[in-house]
Amino acid sequence: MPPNITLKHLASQLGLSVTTVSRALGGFEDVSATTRERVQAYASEVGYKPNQSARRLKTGRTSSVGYIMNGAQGDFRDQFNTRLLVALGQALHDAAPEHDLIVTTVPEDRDELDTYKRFIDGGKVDSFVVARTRIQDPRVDFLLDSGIPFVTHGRTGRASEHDWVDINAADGFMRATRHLIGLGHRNILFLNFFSDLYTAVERETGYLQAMHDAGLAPSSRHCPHGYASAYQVAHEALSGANAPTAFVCASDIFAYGVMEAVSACGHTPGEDIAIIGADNLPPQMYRQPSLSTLDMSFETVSQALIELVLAPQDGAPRHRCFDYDLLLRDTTA
Amino acid sequence: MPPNITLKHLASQLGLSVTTVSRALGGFEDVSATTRERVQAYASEVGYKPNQSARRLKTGRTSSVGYIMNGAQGDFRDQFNTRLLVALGQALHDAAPEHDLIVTTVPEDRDELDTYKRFIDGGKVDSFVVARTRIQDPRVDFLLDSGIPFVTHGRTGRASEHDWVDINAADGFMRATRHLIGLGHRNILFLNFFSDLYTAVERETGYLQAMHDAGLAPSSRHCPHGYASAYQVAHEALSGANAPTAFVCASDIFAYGVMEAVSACGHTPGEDIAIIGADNLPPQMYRQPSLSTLDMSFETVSQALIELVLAPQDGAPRHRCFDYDLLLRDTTA
DNA sequence: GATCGCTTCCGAAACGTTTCGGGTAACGGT
DNA sequence: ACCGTTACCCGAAACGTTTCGGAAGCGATC
Repeated sequence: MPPNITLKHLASQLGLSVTTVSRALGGFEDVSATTRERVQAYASEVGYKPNQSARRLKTGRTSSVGYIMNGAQGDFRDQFNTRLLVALGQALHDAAPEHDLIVTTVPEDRDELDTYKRFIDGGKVDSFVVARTRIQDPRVDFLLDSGIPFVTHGRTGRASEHDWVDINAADGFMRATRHLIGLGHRNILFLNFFSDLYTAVERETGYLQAMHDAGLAPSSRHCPHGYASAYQVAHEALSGANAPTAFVCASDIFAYGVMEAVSACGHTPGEDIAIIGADNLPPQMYRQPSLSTLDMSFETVSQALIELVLAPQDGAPRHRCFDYDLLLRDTTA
Repeated sequence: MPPNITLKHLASQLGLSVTTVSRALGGFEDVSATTRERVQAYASEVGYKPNQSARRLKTGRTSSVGYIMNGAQGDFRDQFNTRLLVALGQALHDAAPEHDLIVTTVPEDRDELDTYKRFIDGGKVDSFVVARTRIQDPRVDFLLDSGIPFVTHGRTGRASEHDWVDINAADGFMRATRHLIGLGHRNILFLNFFSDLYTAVERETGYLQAMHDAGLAPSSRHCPHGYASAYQVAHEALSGANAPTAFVCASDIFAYGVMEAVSACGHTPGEDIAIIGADNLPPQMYRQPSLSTLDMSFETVSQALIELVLAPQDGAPRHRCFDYDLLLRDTTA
């Protein structure tokens, strides 16, 4: 390990002061264009890397953003956290290579807010990305109180008070439901998350709207245990009287459970029973037929999250909302 | 945000010098026991948190460990990285709460080593955890060259030169295979990763040993595309002449593909065809019958990784090797 | 009574950066 | 000849910590 190159080094080599070198690299106007270029050229030539600790100490900023994974207590049926993590990491690297993503999982037996507190008190990060927001979200309450910048993935009950990035789920699910209605389905069952998630309400709203517009009777069920619940709910519904001919699912995970139930009941997904999922999750298992789904790339959402989180502002909270694409595949043939 | 409490603060309140306060908190012997306790009591009373940036600047250590996720190009059929990440985060938090886990994913189109280089040059971390080691592993070559401490999860061709934590896969797969032989199976097919992974060779070694000891003819196949490959391989094998009656799989992912193929061929896993997987992955889908598997908790492995990575040593490389548990469930009834 | 050693404390420098408050020189206008 | 302005540059302080090299006090030893 060679001793790292410092500003002092550069200054002495270039015959300038440390101040000037620092300001030249910072791109300030009070250093002549010629020396600025000379400094920058020399710095990149010798591969100068500013010492982050020194910079952080001086400026008080940490240039790292925190992502605290929740719902990680073995619940890997839901790939949401991982997908987002990967996309966030890449977006951050692309937008600001010198920034770090500091990731932690919440110990099962401890309070999630303690972890946020620890990060803030320890000065580990200067902003957070918060995912899977609930309508009443204690994390948002806590972060708003603490004053540290953050951006949520998903709205909350206090959406007007903080930055957020979200997907227009109401619109997406309305279109999905309408498409099924257009195919001739009249009895369409909606499988949802628990409604403490903000997006769960959004999703159901879209479904209800489409059903209402068509003069059809809506019917929703919750799936507390992911795939298994969805299987069970679908199996019951298909075995009972007045069985649905189509399913709209708040998550692809549910949709896969439904597909299995549909097969188990002697039907064929996409032929006599239609299914639409959401979030275009890569199927854990190879699946035939392929699942129609609502798609919004994690990359796009993550880029927006990173953009907002890197440039916190005091003004009015900022919002980004993206539309789902309806991907029609085998299960809505 | 209250201005943070500093050593200077404490010193003036306690009527001591900054030096003494620092050394008292550090637990040094050259400060009397009474003042040491007095200082520590007061510090924790007012909630003093040392400024990490200052500490890092002074000591040159970053108190953070890097984990660079590879194979993250959408390959989420394999939950390995995530499971390990979660367990590492928890283990690190338990062992050293003031340490950070800095996580990055490698952009698909870029060289993984560049990311390591960036982390090292940027002084972002002072050690690495490296997972999914290959026999010829360029990351290990690079890190050994650079001199930065690291611990691998899994051995490599240069295992004698670096710290590692691993699972005794040869032994585990030997026991798994022997168990199938004990059940009366004679034609046992082994489904493996590609053999550039160190553990792939280990796994196959155990299988071959057991088959050889029993005087049986071994037969191995690779599954380049996870679940789908395993399904295909198993389907072919079961349809051909001399069909196997049991499968040993290097990963649960493969085992699930085999289960589906077994069902598709009109057999029942656990009744006429036996299957053993590995790593006890939480099934993405609810599965009946339940899969027999080799199990080693990610928590145990992660704790060992963190223990080694937090205390780098110049001496001889250190090793930890854990044994698999053979969990017998429905598919080996 | 000078010296030594031990315990307990402290001053000051240093880590590498940013930034405030000048400072110097050149130049044009009066 | 003087002043004001502008363009460019620099010294020094500061961020909060760790640590080196003492120093003061004090009892024991020769």
